[in-house]
Amino acid sequence: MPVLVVKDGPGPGTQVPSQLQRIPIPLLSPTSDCTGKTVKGRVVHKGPLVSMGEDNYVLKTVIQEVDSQQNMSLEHSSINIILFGVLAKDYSESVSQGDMLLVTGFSVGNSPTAQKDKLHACNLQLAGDDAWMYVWPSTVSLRASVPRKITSPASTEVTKAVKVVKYTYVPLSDLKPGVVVNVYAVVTFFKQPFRTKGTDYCSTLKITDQSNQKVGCTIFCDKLEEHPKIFKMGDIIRLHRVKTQLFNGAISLLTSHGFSVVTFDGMVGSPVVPRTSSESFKFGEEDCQVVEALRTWAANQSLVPAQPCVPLSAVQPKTYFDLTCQLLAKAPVDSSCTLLKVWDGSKCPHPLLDVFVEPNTLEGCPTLSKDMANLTANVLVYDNHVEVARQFKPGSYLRIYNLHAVPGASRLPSNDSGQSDQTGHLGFHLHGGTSYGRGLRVLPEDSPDILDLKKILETFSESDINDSSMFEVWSTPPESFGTAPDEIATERTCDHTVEQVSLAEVKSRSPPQVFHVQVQLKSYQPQRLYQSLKLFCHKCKTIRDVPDDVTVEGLFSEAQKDVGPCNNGYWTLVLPLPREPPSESPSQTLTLLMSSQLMGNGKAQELIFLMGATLEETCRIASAYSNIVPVTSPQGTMTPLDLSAPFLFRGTKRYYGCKQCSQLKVGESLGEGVEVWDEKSVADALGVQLLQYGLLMKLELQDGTGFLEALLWRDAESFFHVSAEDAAADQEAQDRVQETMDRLCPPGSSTAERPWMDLCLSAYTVEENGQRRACYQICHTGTRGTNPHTHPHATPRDT
DNA sequence: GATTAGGGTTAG
Repeated sequence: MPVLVVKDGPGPGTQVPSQLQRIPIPLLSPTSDCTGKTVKGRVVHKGPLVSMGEDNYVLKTVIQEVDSQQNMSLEHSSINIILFGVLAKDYSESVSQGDMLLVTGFSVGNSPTAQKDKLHACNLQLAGDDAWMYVWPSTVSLRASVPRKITSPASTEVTKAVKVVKYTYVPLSDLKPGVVVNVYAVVTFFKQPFRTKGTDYCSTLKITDQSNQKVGCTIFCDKLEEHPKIFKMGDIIRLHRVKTQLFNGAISLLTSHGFSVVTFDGMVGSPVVPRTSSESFKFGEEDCQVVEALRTWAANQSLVPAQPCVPLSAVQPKTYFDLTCQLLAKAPVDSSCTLLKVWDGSKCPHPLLDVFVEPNTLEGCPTLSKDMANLTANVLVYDNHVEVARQFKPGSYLRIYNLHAVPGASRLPSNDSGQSDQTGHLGFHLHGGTSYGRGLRVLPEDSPDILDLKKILETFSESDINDSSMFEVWSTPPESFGTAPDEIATERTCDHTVEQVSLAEVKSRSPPQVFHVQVQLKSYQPQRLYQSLKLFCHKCKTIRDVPDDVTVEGLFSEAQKDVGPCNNGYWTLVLPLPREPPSESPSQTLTLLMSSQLMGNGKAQELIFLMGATLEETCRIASAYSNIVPVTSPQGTMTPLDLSAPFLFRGTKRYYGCKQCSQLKVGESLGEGVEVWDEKSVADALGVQLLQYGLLMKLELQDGTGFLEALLWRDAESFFHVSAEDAAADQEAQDRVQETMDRLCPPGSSTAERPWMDLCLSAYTVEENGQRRACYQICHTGTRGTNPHTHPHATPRDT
């Protein structure tokens, strides 16, 4: 069998052939050459074994790159693996979450769930004899009941008893001096590793557990990455092979030979993800239970002092606090001081000190706007912390512990009453030493606090910064800026001439009217551009969302239940189509149906009805035929699926019908006199009211005089030079829309950095609940691209 | 192969 359990631990039993070359997960693409290549990662998810019939199984699992750099985003370092056949069964029985896995002989495909699960855009598929897996078990004891035969790649059978290691954990109150133990505990105090006078780095901790005993713990290790990864008080720690020692009349813990440590987030309900750099640590179901028990217990104690983490918006002068932030730039000041420019997206109520450094010494690019908007905090890092800060790269996410908020030394003249430093600008000092846990570290991008911070930074708009100091800049008309607005990002294509007016003017006049304005983009919705794709019915004028793949998959599997023999005057071709790779569908036959009428004209292949297929199979078959209509047969009558699903697949394009306005007529004579089968003639033949794709966005516009919300709908396609239908099927077209928005509104940009747009605005009234209100739409305007793509598609009508 | 530190604010 091709699952190979490698000997416990990192010892010499590793038998992975040395000629295999490893590809880092983030670098995998569908075009990767996979021969002789391996992929390695930790199993972070293991799905159930799905039986597809005799000796035919499917199993989905997710592995995560272990060696990924801290700046690497989670979505690219975790990848789905689909296992087929006996391999799936074997995997199911021999691999657990937390194990290290190395695979070879795989193929790379596009992951159909990438949008949903936010993992790697590709998946790995393993089937057949060429596929091999090497497993480094993390918990051996749990698997002791399953005796395993281990087969080497050369098929020489060797049987080895798997070593059973059962760890016992001692409550902290039961510790006796002079023994080596394993413990599980909650961290109540910690220092990031610091250099000792000896050869190692030292981490100093205080920990406790349900016995309520508090124990000091000192970890010596010369490798920084082997120190516990503790991010905040309340984190859970597991220590293996620490020795007890009596010091000052109390038990303390000290690293001993073979020491290892794993840590976990301490929040109740968050995923139990071990934090370690070790590939050979052991971790299983029992560990999850211990971690969760400790979390629950700790949640009811007051172990952690009042929240030391404070955003810049809540910082009090002269206090010490922990700051979670993003590094914008850094610069060495002198041998014992480094400047870090950071922000956390919140605005400090106190003016922030600016620290001037020579521009050529600055690494990274702080934008001036963040300084002007009082968003950039200048952190001076001293002495022992300089060495740590040297490793940081701008863009990374940091936590700085015990940061001192110091009002600036810009004392007013002494004839003032002497209290003047209170009004100084706030600077931040990370003083030398490690008292109170003083220190700093990079946090991985996937840690919960960083995900929160990223959300804030991403959705950060300039709305908070139009205070009085900024107002002058805001209300300055574009012409009077130092540089002329020579780069206008859009141009009007209307043939009327009306005078350009301000937004304030626009709002003061009543619709209907047409305006020309020159504005900047303040914000837009939706931020996820695929959500701007809509379906429009010309008949009933309704707009609906394009359903996501999960919804469509559901409709397809629902339809599979109703599959059976049917007779509609179609020539039926029951094809035991090879379901390869074996799909998740029940073992039903795939049925292709063709029109006997079309058969007579020799055009049968141009319109094919497909019954019993999954979405994925339909897509695959659609790539080979021009028109695929998925059908089902409740009560023996062939009919298209529920119209929430696409009624037609043409290549990569999907077409939808209006539920309200369609009058299905499948089964009758088909397409008399139809010359060309396209979405329109198929819709006509089936009685489907075809829905048209459109792009709908809400743009918030600004000029010096005010703000205005305007829709982009009727002329959205010509605005982006993209057809909505293409955008629905084609990532490249979607990317073009994204690129345009990024140009008009660069992520994280200030107003000053955004280009101006010449727009033609149409004002009209809509009535909602008896209330009339003015609405605005951008029309007759196109972006000036470097690369205009014009599409002759029709655009949706006014709503 | 032993040693390091053993929480409890810099002083810029």
